[in-house]
Amino acid sequence: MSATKKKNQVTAPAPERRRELLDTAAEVFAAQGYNATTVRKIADAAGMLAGSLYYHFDSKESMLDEILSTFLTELWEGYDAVLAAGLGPRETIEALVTESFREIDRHRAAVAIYQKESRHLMDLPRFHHLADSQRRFEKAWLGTLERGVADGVFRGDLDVRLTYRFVRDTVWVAASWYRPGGGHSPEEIARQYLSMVLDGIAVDG
Amino acid sequence: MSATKKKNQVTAPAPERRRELLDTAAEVFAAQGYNATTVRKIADAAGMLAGSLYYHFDSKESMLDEILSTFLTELWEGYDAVLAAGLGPRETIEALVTESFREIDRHRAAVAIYQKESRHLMDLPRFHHLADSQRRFEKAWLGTLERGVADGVFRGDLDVRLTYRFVRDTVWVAASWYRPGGGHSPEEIARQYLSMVLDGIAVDG
Amino acid sequence: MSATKKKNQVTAPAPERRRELLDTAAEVFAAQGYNATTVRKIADAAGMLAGSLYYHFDSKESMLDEILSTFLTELWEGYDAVLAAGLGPRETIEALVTESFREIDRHRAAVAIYQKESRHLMDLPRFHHLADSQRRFEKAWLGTLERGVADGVFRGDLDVRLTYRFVRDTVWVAASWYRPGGGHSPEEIARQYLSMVLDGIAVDG
Amino acid sequence: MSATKKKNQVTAPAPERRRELLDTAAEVFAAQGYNATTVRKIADAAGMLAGSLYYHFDSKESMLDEILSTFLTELWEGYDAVLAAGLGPRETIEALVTESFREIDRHRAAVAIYQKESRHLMDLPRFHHLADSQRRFEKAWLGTLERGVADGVFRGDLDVRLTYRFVRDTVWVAASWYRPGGGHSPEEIARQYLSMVLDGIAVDG
DNA sequence: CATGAATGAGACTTCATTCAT
DNA sequence: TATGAATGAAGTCTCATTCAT
Repeated sequence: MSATKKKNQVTAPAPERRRELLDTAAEVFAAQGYNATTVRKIADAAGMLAGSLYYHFDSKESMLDEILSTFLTELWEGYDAVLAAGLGPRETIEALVTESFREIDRHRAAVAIYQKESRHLMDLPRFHHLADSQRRFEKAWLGTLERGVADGVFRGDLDVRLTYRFVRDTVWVAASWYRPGGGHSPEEIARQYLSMVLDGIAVDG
Repeated sequence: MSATKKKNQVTAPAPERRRELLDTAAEVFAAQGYNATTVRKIADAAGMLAGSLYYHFDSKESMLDEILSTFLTELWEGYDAVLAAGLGPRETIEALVTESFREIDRHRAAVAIYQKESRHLMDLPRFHHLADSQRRFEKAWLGTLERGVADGVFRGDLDVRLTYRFVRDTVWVAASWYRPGGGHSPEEIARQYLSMVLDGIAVDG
Repeated sequence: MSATKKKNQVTAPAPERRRELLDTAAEVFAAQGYNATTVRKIADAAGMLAGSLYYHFDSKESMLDEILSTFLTELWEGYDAVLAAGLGPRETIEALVTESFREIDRHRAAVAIYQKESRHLMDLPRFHHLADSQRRFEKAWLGTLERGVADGVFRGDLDVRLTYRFVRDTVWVAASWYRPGGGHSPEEIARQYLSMVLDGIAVDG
Repeated sequence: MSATKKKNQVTAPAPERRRELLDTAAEVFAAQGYNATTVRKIADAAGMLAGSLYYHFDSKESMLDEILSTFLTELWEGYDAVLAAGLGPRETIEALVTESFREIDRHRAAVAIYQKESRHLMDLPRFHHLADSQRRFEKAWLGTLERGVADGVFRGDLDVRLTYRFVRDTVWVAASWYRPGGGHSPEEIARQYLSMVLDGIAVDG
């Protein structure tokens, strides 16, 4: 599915165990918060003892790092494809929102963690890269919105920065309640969100 | 409710100091997260030693409780006034959004804490009241939206539950970046948000 | 006795507690080795719980650092006084050996720790200063020996470097068996050691 | 004694590999200290995984035991030969010192480990034999020195116990800096050490 | 009111050891 | 013989909390 899948010969090289454990950890981090999650809780959820996790990972922090990095890598693959497609501003926003909901669908836990923890994680040297990602992110969205205002497809009477935050938050907080396989596909949710964001919820418009 | 509990000391109350300390604590909780905040950090920010805080408060948890309860009490005063005013659905939504941004302005730290921590706090007996509040909250917003759809002032082609989450998230996440006194008054932000939520960001529509 | 004694007013400022605890820790480190010494053992010896030590010290390593640094600081005070006195090579060696036994008398535990642990501690960034000290040390002794050979007071038919190691080790390993108050004063031991080192143990010479 | 214990496996002995691994282990123990040496470090140095060592040895402790026992066995072979030769006190001392440097040359790592760890190892039941060895050792040296004083070949004005420690330490600490093949042969070092110990480093005397 | 010192529970982590393959 | 994965005990350290002064 993703770019990191490897062959599965005889005598399993088992990078899948890592991935399994990271998925488990991400789930617990998302549910309880990184700090409130003890290594023991992760181990319990994985059916092993706390110390055993250290055979696979250096530290609790490195698990978090790997979870977030994996997510961000995939996110940027998707975003970069969209941004390179040469679409108009409205179509770009539509594609970015759709891609975002797909990522939420794939990495729900990672996104939820990112939402809750990224702000104060950025203070730690190890997580400086989150700030870089954030800047690229802002540049992509804000630039597209500004292009849209210039092209006359987005309203010019609004504070663009406020609009940017509005759209950004609106999309990503969805990770806090979204459950994959729950009636709405990511594309369906994206379509409805886009409809609200672009045209509003009021009748007439 | 629990916000008015007194300490089991013999000496005088000292209400000012208490509020100062809670404001300090709320600021630190919001910046670093409740779990990552040590009592010592709060004490540092308040210019005292960790142990000294226990003259004023029973526990770290009781500080959190008092911070959130104070905020929710004021929030509901405002909401209840709006809901009792007998406005139409659109005007109700407008008034609730405006009131919400006023609360964010007044209790930024508390709102940010609430956003980040309420989900898992609800699991603790002491914070069950957060779930009650959440249910009342949902009832107020969802009910108003449904009334608006029935009245034909809000679009009927959208999933109303999704719309509820959209409006709710859209408003409250603002607490994560809002800084009082930063160019936009709460009323101005409310107006722009409402404009986006109701009419969309696209030209024409 | 040493340069760090402070006044003992009312409401003790208690830097003595630190010193007491460090003395206790040094004793245990010396007896069991740094790595084999658990923080709990130190705390037991001090009559408190393991965690309580962290009110006074940042870490087990910082205790070790402070123990060694205090010793080395005092050692160099003594050595520098000797080296600045403008004595002849033989008198300098005599004074250095005597001063060394005085330091062993005062800082037996620290010296024993230094002997056992300094070599591999130097690999840790925090303990790089031990290597500096070692170089100064070598310079002082080796230089004096070479001066003595040039002046004709020390034998020229020996490898000076070997002689340096011989004298150095000979003096400092004494810390591994020396017990203060055990019959011999440091000056008495110094005199006998010097007699052996300078004139040999064989009759005639 | 315990050095010849076999593993409880069914397969072949493999004596070479065993010795190689012990040499590797001894090197690491000497460099980092027994406690600070993890089984994983030994395995790394041997090019295998930590668990694999347990095919060859029962435990980390048994490796240490075998290293020290092998050394002590050989040491006593040499010492016993010297002591049985019926030499005079001075010649006995000379022969013991020379033999000691030969052992340091052959078992540098083991000697270094012995120096650093024997004191507190003696507390463990498994290593009580070190105390026996130490007592025999003291008897051999101290006895020879006393015989020499009685015969008038060693000075009688020195504390004989102090002299014993002086000679003993003087020889064995050399293991902490000696590197085989480094310019001086063990016999050459022995000759210089003996010259210093017997006749002193001062000219004339 | 506040400090200084301590407690005790529990967190993260390390490591010798085991064992199926 | 060796590997990969896990165990379980123990170690260092953190932190909310208490309490005499």
